[in-house]
Parts: sequence; structure tokens; C-alpha cells
Amino acid sequence: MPQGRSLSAEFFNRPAEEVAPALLGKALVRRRERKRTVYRITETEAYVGPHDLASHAARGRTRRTEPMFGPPGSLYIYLVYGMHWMLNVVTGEIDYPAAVLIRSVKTITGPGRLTRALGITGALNAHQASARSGLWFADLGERVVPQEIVRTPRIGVDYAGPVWAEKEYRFLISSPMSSGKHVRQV
DNA sequence: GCAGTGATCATA
DNA sequence: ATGATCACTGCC
Repeated sequence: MPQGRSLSAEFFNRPAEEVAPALLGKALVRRRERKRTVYRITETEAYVGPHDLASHAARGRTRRTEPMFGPPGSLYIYLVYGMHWMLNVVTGEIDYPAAVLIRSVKTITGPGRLTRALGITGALNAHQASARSGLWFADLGERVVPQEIVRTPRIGVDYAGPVWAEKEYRFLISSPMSSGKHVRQV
């Protein structure tokens, strides 16, 4: 199975709202026990900076949020509701807290289900995404055109107040089935 | 619809 | 030390 070229830190060194759609169609690669599995990313969310009231970083630099202030391409993984690990990749320059939440890959929908299926826990928190850590991102060479990308408000962030809860920082690859139309393949 | 679950953070 | 909150999921 092709796994493509690993995405460098430079790919992540730009605003989260740019990285989030750019990750659609890219690969999330997991290595466990010498087995590699490649997953196509289908849904992401951007948490854009310290002024973003939906972001943990809006509460400042604490032990929990410290990884968000790390270098681009590092991982921010935290537990929510005492049960579900959330996988994020840090974006932008060091000391600027921003990240992209990986919400779904093909065949696995939901950020908590995703980490459970891939065996991702806080053990990888603050690590760089890399072959070394066993979790990284890659370019499959697949083209995702802007027309295939759908934007919506983020999920589960009503606590942020209307202005920030309504920002369209969630990105999905539109599925031909859900659009109710068949698509001619080129 | 709503309970489960436990780390984190603010308050004290 | 205590209590509220929570970037979710699964079952009623």
C-alpha cells in the first residue's frame, strides 16, 4: 500500500485555518508493532489561536495546553469526558498556540473513535509527528479540489459563545453519496 | 433524550 | 481539598 511522502514541519507552519483544509485527503499513518496502516483524512477542525474562545489556549498557557505552544507538526493529545482521547496536530510558529483536531478518517468517523481504533493515547502527547513516534502525516499525491470541501461550524463548542462557536472552522470532504448525486470520474 | 468518566483548572 | 467543566460516545 502506498503511503506517500511524509509531511514536514513546514507544512504545519501556517495558520490552523489553512492547515485544516489542506489535511483533507492527506494520510494519517500509524505504525504499531511493525505494522503500518494508512488512513485518509476526511474531517478536520481548526483552533486558530489564543483569541479563539473555543480553544483550550484561550485559557492561557497551562500544563494541559503547553503542547499547543510547541513546534509545528507536534502532537497535542488530551482526554475529554474522562474517556476519549483527542488527536490534534500543532500549527504555526513555536509559542503560538494553534492546532488542528483530526475528527475523522475514511471509515472511522468521530475523534474519539479514531484514537481508540488507532490506539492513540496521551503517551504521544507533545511528541513530534514522525516515523519515530509511530504516528505521522503523509501526502498520498491525491488531489482534493476546493469544490469537494465543505465548511461548517465546529462541533461541541457552544461554550465559546456565539461569535466563536459559529466560525466555520470545520472542514470535510463532501461525499458523492451524501450529496445525492453521482459524480463522473475523470 | 442523557449517563458515563476522570483529568484539569479555578477557587479556597 | 473541593467542585465545575468538558473539542465525545453509546445506549435509552
